[in-house]
Amino acid sequence: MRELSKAYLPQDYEISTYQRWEASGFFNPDNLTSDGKPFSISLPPPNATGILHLGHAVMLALQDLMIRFWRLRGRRTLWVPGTDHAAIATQNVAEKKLFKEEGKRRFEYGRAEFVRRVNTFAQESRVTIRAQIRSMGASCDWSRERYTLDEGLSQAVREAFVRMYGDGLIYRGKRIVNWCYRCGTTLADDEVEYKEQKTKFYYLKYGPIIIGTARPETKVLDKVIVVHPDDTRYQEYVGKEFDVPWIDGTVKACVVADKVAEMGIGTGAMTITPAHSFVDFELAQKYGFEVVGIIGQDGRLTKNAGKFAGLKVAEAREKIVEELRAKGLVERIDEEYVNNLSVCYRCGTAIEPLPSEQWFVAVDKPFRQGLFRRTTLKKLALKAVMGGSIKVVPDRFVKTYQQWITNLHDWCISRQIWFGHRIPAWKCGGTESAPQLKMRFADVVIPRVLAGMTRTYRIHDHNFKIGDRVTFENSQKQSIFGYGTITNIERMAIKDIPLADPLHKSSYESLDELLAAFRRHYPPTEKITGDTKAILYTYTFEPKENGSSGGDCGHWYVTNQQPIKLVVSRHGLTDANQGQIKIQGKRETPLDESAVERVYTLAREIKTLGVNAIVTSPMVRTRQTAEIFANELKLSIAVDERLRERNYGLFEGKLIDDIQREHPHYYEDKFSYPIPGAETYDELKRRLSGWLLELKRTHAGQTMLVVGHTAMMRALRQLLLGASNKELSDWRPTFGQLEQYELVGPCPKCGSWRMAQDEDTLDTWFSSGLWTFSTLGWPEKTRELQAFHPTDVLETSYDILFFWVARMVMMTGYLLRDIPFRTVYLHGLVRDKQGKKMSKSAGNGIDPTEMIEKYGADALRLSMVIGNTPGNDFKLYEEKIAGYRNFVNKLWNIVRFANLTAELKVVDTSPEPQTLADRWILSRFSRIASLVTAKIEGYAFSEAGEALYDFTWHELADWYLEVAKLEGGKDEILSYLVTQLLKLWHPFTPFVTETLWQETFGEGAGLLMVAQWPEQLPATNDAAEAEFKILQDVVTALRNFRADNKVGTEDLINFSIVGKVFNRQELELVEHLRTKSKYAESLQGQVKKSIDFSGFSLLIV
RNA sequence: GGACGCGUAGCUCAGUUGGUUAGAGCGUCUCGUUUACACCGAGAAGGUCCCUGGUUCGAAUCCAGGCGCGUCCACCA
Repeated sequence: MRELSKAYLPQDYEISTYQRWEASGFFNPDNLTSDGKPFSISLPPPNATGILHLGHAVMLALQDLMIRFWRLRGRRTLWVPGTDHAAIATQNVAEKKLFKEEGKRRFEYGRAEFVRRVNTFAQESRVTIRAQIRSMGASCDWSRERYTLDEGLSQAVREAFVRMYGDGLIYRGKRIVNWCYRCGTTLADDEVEYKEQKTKFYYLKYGPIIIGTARPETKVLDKVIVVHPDDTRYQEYVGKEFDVPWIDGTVKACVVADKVAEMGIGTGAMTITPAHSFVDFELAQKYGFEVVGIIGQDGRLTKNAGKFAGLKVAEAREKIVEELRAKGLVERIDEEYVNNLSVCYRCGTAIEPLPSEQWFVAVDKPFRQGLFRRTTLKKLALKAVMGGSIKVVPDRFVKTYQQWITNLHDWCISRQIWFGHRIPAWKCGGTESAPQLKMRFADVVIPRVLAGMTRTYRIHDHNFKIGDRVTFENSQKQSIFGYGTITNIERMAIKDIPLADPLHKSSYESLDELLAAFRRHYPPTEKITGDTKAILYTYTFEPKENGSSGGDCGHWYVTNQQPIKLVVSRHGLTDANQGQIKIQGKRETPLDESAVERVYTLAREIKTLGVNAIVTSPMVRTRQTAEIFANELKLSIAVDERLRERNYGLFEGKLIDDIQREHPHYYEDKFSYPIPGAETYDELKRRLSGWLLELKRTHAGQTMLVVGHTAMMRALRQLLLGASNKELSDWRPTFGQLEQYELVGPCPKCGSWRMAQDEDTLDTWFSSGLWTFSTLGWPEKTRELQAFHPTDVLETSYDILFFWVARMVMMTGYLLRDIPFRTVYLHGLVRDKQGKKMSKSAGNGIDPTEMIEKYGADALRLSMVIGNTPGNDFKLYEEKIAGYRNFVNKLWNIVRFANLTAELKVVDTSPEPQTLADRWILSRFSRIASLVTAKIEGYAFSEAGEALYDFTWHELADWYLEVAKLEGGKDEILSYLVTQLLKLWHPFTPFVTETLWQETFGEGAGLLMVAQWPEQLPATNDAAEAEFKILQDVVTALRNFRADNKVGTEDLINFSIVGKVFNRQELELVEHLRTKSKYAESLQGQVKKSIDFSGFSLLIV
């Protein structure tokens, strides 16, 4: 072996050690020779933004510890690394950066360009993150690295969405959502944070009743007062109506009694604002009040606010209070009111609850799993944890989890941002041909409507007449499912309706409930109070056959297929001598050479778009243009010659003759392309439709270059965008300008190609929820998925238990009917010495990279593992890391010393002990090794590390090595101890242990990383331990005597022992283990001190 | 309002089925360069284990109540 330096210098070894591991291929379980049981962890993917912080360092240290431990124990360990695109977070960071650098906002770039730039930023971050994960020593399988926006994972996202949509677990609905107008997006309930603040609380005169509010600006149109049914103060008003002088003129108000009003808050009376409060919205649903938005998505008042329209919320509040004051409606204002303001967790802007149409995941909706099981996402998530399939460490979080799941509302998954997975739903273009009159239905009624069997009751006269054509709309999903004609209308009084209503498969408790149900179903524009005689209208329908209209039907088409991108170019070749017209199919006219050049130039530009295939029409110049493109783009066309043939020119061969035969004028009229007569034009569209269908089958997800002539381009444009004929004939494509379309149709309902993808993207946690299996190749049934899923452990910070863990459980339960992981290990947050959360803004953050440079990765890892217990926050500061650096150095020197004293080799079986000290250390080692094993298995990493630390330093180094200096002949035992100790430490401090292993045992010993964990341990020996303990006590007593009595180092201490016989070997140790003492059978002179031990005494002269 | 966690040496924290004299690191003090290590060694001082009561032969540990600190969830007209 090479001589080791006096101190361990991590910088000299870490990088090369990591490279050696990585090059060995053992991070990849496929290369592990053992046929052991798999053990897998999915790395919680760091955000593709910014840099690694201590939170990441903690998780890397803990997960690598487990991975290395189980790898040493012979399991086929897989640790999948990756990064998360972290939609809002990344977009915000990138947006700020772009604004700083270029002074432009996202809308100024446009969607495509902006996304491209955010992607660039994310990719740069990923490079940094990868390097930092490596610097921690994380032994993850880089060959399987994933990114949530990878094509494979995106496919998983689309697949999940489509399946959930198909089972009705994803729906579109108009609901109150948390809206951040600064980010311009909705937020999930748990992305909202609360900040306590002092605000004004207004007591306002609303007719005869005083109402309390902190938000007068939302109250412009309030018409309903809610009081508690038991509140005696307002009994007389319940059910009455008043004309109330209010902010903007007089409103007709009524009073409703409901338990949601709490008597103790404010005056006990409140007006409700359904559009801007979750509670009020629920009330409005319950009683059928209309929902009118006052605040818009731009954070300003809408036109519904009358003269206050356009004002920002804060301004509006002032103006409205002024107005109220002027009208004498302000009773008093409480200045000291404290409430929680909800703010965006990303940017801190105040959240507005707004009504908005969004996509939701239904957590309470039953669905069928397998043949018999009916369950809901919520039930499924509860069962996995409560039923014990998933173990939680520490288990107290089970309760938190249960509580959270129980209170869970439907999860809003659409976000109005650009960076992320675009929602895989396309809306069938306008509603031109659909009837304007709409009739809404509950889910349960739909089958009957379609069968033409149903009648439906309405409380409000829609002014429908017999014979009216109406659109049938699913009121839950707001999707159109058909058309029909009203065939009959009957009126009946409400008292005539039986409460049990078999037609709608419901039964009502009371007339009020029946009324409420009807109102909910169709909010009336005129208010109906308790004493109004309600008339119900019964309609019967004749449904029109579904999907036969052929128009744009507004249907949502949800598909996991990727759209085909079409890049459409007009042909670019002209003839050299324009006047001369040759017909007859064969080209005889010479080409304009400069035009040929232009085509080549454009071809090079097109090359950058990544075109997969080219299609063209059979017209001569068009086809020639396409040939030039094909020639230039050859590399990007499939290499296989047969494929190439197929990709190039679908019109070639098979279709060319047909078209020529059926539409000869397309050929002949090659110098101008007027839109042909309606008949042939429709025919062209029909043909294009068929052709697009075939493309869809053969080229899903690819980019096609279409080279066409004017008529073809117009037809395509109309098919895909739906412009009118007039608009089209005004539109003339020119060569060099590329049209780009996305193709996903045709609409399965009506056959239209005019499909527009939802602009929104998915909540980033939707893709994160799939992480454990999307990274293993799902929805394909891969070998990895079979072997490594469910993963064994999910190790993460407890603060994302809800964000992430719960969602993974739901998604996995639904999609795989499985659990995502067997155990959840939750670590705490890293705090500074004062217990404050580390953050950039507070400036108290420690940069892990800096610490690694200064103290080494091993020291940093130890400082985060020892003293860090599951579920508890822990404090970290530089002195602590320095302390563990000292330990790493101690370990280094222990092995260095062993190397200097003995001839070391790999020894895996316990040698025969020669002396008491040998028996003692082997017994101690045996205990520690089994303790460490058990503790790591039980997720008590800190205790394992601490015990090992104590053994290493205070038993092995402080005592046994000192003994070894005296006794000598320890080659075997030191070899054994070093071999095994390095293994035990390896999961904690991989770098220094691997380095020492290599330096000590050389190439032949292989890598420590894949050595075998000590399983066959020496027998423990209680007697030897007790005996050695006595010896230690005697030594300590002698040392204490010297220190207490200030005996100088030059003086020898004479001692004797009464009541016990020590053998010569033991006395030698006592005399020389830093006691500088001399034993004598009998003492001469005065006994200075006598120390009693159990069974014997130590006498000192 | 609901739930959870914490309170042990000056500081940071261990202490998983209740069991000798309650431990570690840092800091403080004393001594010490001896064929690994001064990123070291040998020692010392320092504790009402938050308080009160209970269970027990025995409680830092279990139970009840209180005090203090912190976190999460819900609500907040």
